[in-house]
Amino acid sequence: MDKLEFLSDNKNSNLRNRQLKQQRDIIRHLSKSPFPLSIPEISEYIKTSVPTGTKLTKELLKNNYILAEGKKETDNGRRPTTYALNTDKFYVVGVEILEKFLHASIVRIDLDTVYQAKNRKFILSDTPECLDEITRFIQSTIKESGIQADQIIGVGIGMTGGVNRQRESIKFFNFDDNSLKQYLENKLSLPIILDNDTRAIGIAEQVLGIAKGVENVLVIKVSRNLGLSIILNRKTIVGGTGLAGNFAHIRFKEGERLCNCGKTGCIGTEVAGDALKKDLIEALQNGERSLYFQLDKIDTYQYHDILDAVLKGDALAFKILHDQGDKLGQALGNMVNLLNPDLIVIVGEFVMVKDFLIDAIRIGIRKTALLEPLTTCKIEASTLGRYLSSKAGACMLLKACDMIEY
Amino acid sequence: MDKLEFLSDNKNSNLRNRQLKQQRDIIRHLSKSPFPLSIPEISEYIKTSVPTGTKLTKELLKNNYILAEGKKETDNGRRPTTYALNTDKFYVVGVEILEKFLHASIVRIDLDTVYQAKNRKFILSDTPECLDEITRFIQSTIKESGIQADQIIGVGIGMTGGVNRQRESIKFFNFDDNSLKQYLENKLSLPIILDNDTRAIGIAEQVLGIAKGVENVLVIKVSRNLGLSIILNRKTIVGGTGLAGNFAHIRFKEGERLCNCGKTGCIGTEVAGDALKKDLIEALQNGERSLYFQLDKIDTYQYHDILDAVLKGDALAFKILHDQGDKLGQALGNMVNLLNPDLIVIVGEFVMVKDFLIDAIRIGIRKTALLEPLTTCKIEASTLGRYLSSKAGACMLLKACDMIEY
DNA sequence: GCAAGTTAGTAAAAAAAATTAGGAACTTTA
DNA sequence: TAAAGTTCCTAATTTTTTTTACTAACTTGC
Repeated sequence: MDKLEFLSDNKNSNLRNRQLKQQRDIIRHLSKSPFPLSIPEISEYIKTSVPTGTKLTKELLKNNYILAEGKKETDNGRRPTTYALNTDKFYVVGVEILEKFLHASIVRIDLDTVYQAKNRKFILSDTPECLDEITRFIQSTIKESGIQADQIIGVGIGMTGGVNRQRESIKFFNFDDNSLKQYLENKLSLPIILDNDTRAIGIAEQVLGIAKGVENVLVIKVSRNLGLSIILNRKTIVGGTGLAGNFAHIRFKEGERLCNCGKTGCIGTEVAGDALKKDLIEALQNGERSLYFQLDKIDTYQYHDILDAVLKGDALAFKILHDQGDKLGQALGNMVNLLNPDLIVIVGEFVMVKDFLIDAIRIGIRKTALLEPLTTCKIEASTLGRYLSSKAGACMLLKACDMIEY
Repeated sequence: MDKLEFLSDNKNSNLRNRQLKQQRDIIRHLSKSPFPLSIPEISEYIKTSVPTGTKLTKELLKNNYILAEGKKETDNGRRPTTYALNTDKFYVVGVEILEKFLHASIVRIDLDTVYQAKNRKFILSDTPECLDEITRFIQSTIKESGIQADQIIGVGIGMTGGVNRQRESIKFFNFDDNSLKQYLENKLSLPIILDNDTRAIGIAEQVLGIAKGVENVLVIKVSRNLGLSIILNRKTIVGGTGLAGNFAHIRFKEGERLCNCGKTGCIGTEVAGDALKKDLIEALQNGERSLYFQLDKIDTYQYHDILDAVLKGDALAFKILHDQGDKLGQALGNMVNLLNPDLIVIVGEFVMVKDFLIDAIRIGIRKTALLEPLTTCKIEASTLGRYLSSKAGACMLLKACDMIEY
């Protein structure tokens, strides 16, 4: 049997390609179905007669792509044999490339991680050596997992920094008219899907998290900086040149702090980790006091410490966080008016103070959002936890292959 | 030959349905193609062999859906007969329903208007009588045009006011568990596509206007009020409950005027026709002077008059307009950061002062937009003119049928 | 417990589509 | 102007698919 390729459909329409397309369709449908399917169900889905559906299914069975799962209990009539995906034949590689962290997972199609590897000594730089290091890391991860290359559908990569519309990194690894994507596709002989790490997390929230099954979602990342992944009609919005979702530089009122973009008033200067520390400094300079923070030790504090202090009951830390949540809520209220989302998901480090943050966001959002779009918009914090980004890459690939429901 | 239905594909997959689907595909392809096509080209497009493509094409020819257009000039080899759509077999009805205006056009598939009718005495109200009036208006327009019902693909309606996700008006005509859409589909026995009039205009800009072929567009309507149609990846964004694009209530800085939504600072209170008049009153009260306007005659002025004064060189009117453009630009800059559009199109009454307005918008937009997304974003005024909205409905229907390129 | 009803699956017949092969209609080159 | 090369198109052949008809495997009602 020919290899089943799930990205880049063969355009030629001869018999074998048509059959392969139908078999891929069967696999896709089985991968999305929560229960095994009978031949009549499969045939209906791929829009052929039962005899052809039978033939295609039997060939997939012979090649071990699918497994017979026994008879189905029905109310009447002869009971059909049902078939399910052989999950051991379909693996995906998920990769996370951050400034100082490299992480890869081998994930089964049902999203169970079977193997993973980290590199904490990694430092991202725009050099051929770094590109080589990434390539070798992925290669060795695959090798050590023991999974055969022909059982791998492809590689999904979530990467820090700007990614353009062609899913190629703007800043990194564009040597000799080649992009990271092209380079890796050649080296690994596997389809590659690359995107911004925030967008990858957005997809993971859609597939595994609370955004599952929701059509229109704003996934807002609050860590050191602000990030946003906009999902409309279940699709991630990329924009004309791949820069969509630049939430940090939205301005919604006058502001004093100078942003690294050269302007003032950007929401990114008012909300998130970096701003949190600035808020603390200003508060202490204004004479406000706290059990946990003193002005002369200011250089020893991380923004994490402020979040910790909130959990410990520090009134000043709470007040600062509350103000930020209020501002963030006001900015999000504008998004609600504009995009009418069904759900806003908070991800990132600030999730650790989610109850405090979301209450404050709710207060702020009412100041700007219209009543009608707001009543249908939920605000929730992610439940997925950290260290999931490489899995997010895998989700992204499976979604691109249309082998995953959401 | 069975009727070709272009909306709601028959799900049954027997032979005849498959053939009809292929024939619809041929029609769709011909409708989008700028030149007639040969049988080999058609066959390649519908992914069949040449003999089957020939058979399907010949049947369409026999039924007069398509016409032979003579031989094509080629570089070598036997010259193929080419086929084009018989535009006289495919008509669309476009309808515009406004507060005090009813307008319908019968449009050929190449978007030539063949007949149109207006009703200026119409007053929109949520009553069965009004619904009946609309129905009779559409029926009589079709009748008077002389076009046979079986030559009409469907009816596209652009309607004022909120329209939900199921493309049903929120405010109007929801009697007896029936919507306007359902009611008309029953009465006219034609497929109906309904949407908000601003979104319909957005689609018209995509199909006929300067947004043609552009992936990501913001169509901003500046008339008495502000309206926005967001087009991303060539699709109009509707939002979770159909309320997306509520640009008028975006807040981007503190404002004093009270909006009808109950808040202050909404951009709709600062920009567009109603705000223009308020700006004029305030300026005159502050002692500013103009050749064209006096405070004691303020009730006699329409916002149109202020736009006229701009064209006549009135410095005060210009200053007011310029301030509005600047503010609008600042708000749009946020949209640019967020959605990274390729193009912003200005539509609505303010197009009459487009040069003044766009210059001001450019100044404002630089205050908030990031450099990178702004460099790839054009700002232009619509060239389509007024009285096009019913044609916009037709565009919307053709787009929903996938019978139009953009 | 047996007939009647229902759904699965398959073998045979019929239909449709794809290949193959070759002629038609053209250009280019010698 | 004749031969070679190209593409279109169709007739004949082959392959594939659907349809039809039938058997298998089950439940339910009498």
